[in-house]
Amino acid sequence: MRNPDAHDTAARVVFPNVDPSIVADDGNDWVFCSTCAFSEVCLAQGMGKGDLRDLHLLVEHTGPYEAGQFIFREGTEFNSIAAVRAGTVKTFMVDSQGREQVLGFHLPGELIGLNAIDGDRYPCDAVALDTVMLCRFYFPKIAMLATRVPKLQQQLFRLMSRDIGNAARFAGDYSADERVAAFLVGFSRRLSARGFSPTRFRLTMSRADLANYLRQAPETVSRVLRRFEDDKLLEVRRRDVEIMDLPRLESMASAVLRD
Amino acid sequence: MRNPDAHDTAARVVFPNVDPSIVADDGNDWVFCSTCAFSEVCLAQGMGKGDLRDLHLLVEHTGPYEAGQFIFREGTEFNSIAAVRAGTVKTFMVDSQGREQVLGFHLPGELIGLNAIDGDRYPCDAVALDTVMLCRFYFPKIAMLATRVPKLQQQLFRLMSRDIGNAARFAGDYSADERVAAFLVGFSRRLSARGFSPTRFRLTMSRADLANYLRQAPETVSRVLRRFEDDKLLEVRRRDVEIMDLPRLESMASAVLRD
DNA sequence: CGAACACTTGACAGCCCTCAACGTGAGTGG
DNA sequence: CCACTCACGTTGAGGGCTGTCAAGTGTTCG
Repeated sequence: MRNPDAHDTAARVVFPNVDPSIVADDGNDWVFCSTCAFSEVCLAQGMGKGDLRDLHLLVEHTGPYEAGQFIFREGTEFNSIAAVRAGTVKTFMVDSQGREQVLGFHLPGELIGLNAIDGDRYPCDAVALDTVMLCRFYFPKIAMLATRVPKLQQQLFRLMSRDIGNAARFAGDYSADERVAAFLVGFSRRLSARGFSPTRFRLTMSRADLANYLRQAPETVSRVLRRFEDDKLLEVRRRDVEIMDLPRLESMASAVLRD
Repeated sequence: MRNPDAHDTAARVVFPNVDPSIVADDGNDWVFCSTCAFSEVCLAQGMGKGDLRDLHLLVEHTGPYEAGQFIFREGTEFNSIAAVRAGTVKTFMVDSQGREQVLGFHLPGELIGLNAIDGDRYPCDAVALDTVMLCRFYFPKIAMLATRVPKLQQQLFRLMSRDIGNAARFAGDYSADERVAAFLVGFSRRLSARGFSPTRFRLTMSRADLANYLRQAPETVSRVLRRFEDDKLLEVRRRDVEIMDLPRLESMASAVLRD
């Protein structure tokens, strides 16, 4: 089940200033860590030098995973969560009738595997959409460390709590336009928070995956994007997006994003 | 914003053997605790007597909340999570345009407030659908205790992880029939797990709330239930449900529930 | 007994999905 | 270097599911 769109990864960029591979600075571990989900803990003064070393000791840097490669599979034994270090990860479930349901797209600094803690087995698949680097944390160890480092425990609680909210984000009954707008604004903000341009970026997932995530037909996503382009909200060329009128897009998305 | 359907709470039951108020045994704290979300921890031999006493010490029994009463409101400061001890709690958000989105219905033994840990404020409202009793846990304290009792921490992780999955449960793109069937089967199983009949129960929420949760119009829920009744899958009388053909209902719900 | 409310039922319309055909870009092999 | 292939993406036509609007029924409570 290799992603047939893999070639897109190394594609020449259409827009200038758009880095083809979305990647946090991985030239230096410390710089990377500042964008990671645990940065608030790692860099907090409350965390002693020993604790910090312990956290770094239990990190296992893995990858690169090439586009289409599985990071973990539904049903396999859960043992670790992972922070995305570079690239994009898609998580999804396949129901009893073979229908796929995309759960989310995970950017650098975000965690995957938190929904697996409950059942001892991964409840979903995770696959790389482009070249992905990970920081793996063996869960029993990081949980153990969390009992010694309250700030780490608190951060884990917060991240899981956030995921509960994220999972419910698109659960509401919104129009196709609202969904697409909300996704674009959300994606823009997440990229922006990691230091990327909020207005020029590349969608690392196929239209089919995006549509699936938004509970729509791929054709609908296409049509909505076309309409947005006609309305001068943005410009789209394949997977490259440039947002021209972020405020208006945000107002369309406000119902979904609640702000 | 008092629930106008409150009178339904004390309504005479239509079906025999259906207890009007869904409530775990609260005649005895220990018996109740066996159905609570923390029972695995409390009753685990791994938890010392001292730890057990500490957990019970930081519990604050609150209630009763009458139908329509708020348990917490969106935007107010987060300070505690709570286990439902009796009754049903509805959690919901109101978007910028005033549209309500129901996040879930919480039965005895289930936790509410886990999605608030991240932001310091409750991101949603929680309201009693009937007479509700709670066990409140001041979060900083239970988190503190969790650092001393790894099993408690693990249980908190598991419960939050489970909520991530639950939030995504109905996120998929399913038909009206599949949604309603999945809700009924899920509700039945949750009741069953708490010792109630899996085939005869009372829906404690209005059609409007149920429809909202399932992302449908109330009329659609009505029509689906009517069709299920015509197909001999169940019998419905107002809010009382008797499931006549659970296997077939489960097969309709299998796509959503994934089993 | 009447008012209020929840729920049901029917008619109709609209959004979006399905199906189909076409366009486009990237990689391949001659 | 270019035709070819393949998959992704787009565009158009048509239909179905489900939402909306409206009226009717049943139940509770004053």
